[in-house]
Amino acid sequence: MSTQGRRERERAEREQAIVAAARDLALAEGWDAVTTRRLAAEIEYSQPVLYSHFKGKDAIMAAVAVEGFAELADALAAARASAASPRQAVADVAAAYVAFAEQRPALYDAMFTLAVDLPFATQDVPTDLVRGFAELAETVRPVVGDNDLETVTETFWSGLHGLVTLMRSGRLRRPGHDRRLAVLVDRFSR
Amino acid sequence: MSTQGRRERERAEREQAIVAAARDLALAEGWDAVTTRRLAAEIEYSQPVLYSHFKGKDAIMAAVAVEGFAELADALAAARASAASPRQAVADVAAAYVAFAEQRPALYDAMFTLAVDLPFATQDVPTDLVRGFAELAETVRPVVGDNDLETVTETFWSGLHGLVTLMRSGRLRRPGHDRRLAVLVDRFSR
DNA sequence: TCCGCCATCCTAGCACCGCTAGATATCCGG
DNA sequence: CCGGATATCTAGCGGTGCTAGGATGGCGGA
Repeated sequence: MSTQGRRERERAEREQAIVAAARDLALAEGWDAVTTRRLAAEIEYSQPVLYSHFKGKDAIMAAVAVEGFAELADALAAARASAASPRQAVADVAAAYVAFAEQRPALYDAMFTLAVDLPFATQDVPTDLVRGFAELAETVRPVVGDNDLETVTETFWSGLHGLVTLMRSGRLRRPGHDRRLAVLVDRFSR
Repeated sequence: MSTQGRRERERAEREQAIVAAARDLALAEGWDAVTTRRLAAEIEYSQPVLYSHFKGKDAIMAAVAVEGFAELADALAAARASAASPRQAVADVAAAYVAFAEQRPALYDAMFTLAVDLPFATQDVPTDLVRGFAELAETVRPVVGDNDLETVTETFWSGLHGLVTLMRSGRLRRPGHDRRLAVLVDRFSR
């Protein structure tokens, strides 16, 4: 009875250790360095243990991504809350979004460019992802004009995502980034 | 003398065959299906032959990407040329960009999300990439207002890229795409 | 207290990947 | 016709994600 409780607790802790190890390793050396063998060594278990917790490596990455959604939502909420005006909020939230992507590139990749098997368009989307999207929506609400709020939010999000990914993959040079961000914010603030 | 000429010609043909095989395979089954072994089988040579033409698999993907740049530039040029007005040109070019990405997803991936070792920010950027960017720039030139042309072009491009990648990875649902594109075009047309 | 069962975990291995060294075959010029 | 350079292949290395099957250790019942 109590032994079973302990077992389950230990199991949950180990699962969390796997996700944490994957996250740390990805942040430190990129996702290419995250192999099931290194992950197993990190948690001091053998490889097959990973597969008793997750369906595969993709599922581990998805779990890391879900944690990232919470962080991003928090960062956006903080930026919006501290903004002096609605227009300033758009700029601040945009800057917070880009800063998150730049400071945690591996996390951002797991959330938005890799790990396709996350439930997105289906039901049970990660709640923190919904929260982050809602922050974006509330930020742009005052400036949507006569457009649909959801549509504008998604488009604004796409602009941010495009800036982030193109710059990080070398397609856009680092200098000029601030000006591009300013243009995006300006075009979406009226 | 003439034998050497034939040798070089055959070699060039084989190199083109490698790129074509990689491209076809990627378009048909995605880049994951493009392995050096399958590629070698496709051109009816052994694996090491690939490495006498290209430094590695990434270089092959880069060659495919370069071909894609030419196609994209042509598509954008055609869309711009046939537009009735400057404002309509923005919409048409945007639609052409998205259509290209949707119809050749593997090609688009090689060009803009994978194959990082392409010369982008350095010198000798692929000329067709420059041409495509120039088409975008000429398209938005009438609507830049008092912003910098290059900055606006890059930002507009980012918006298109974000729409494309987020939708194709399932982060944005297919319906609503036209409205999002319309919002992007609208926000950049003034 | 001891035993047999059952869940847990690990060792070993599969099929595949990108890539390369060394052996082999082919073709050319003298 | 032969020697040598060139082109090509066979075989293999170290790595990947993932899994089957055997060892191990703690549990409940006699």
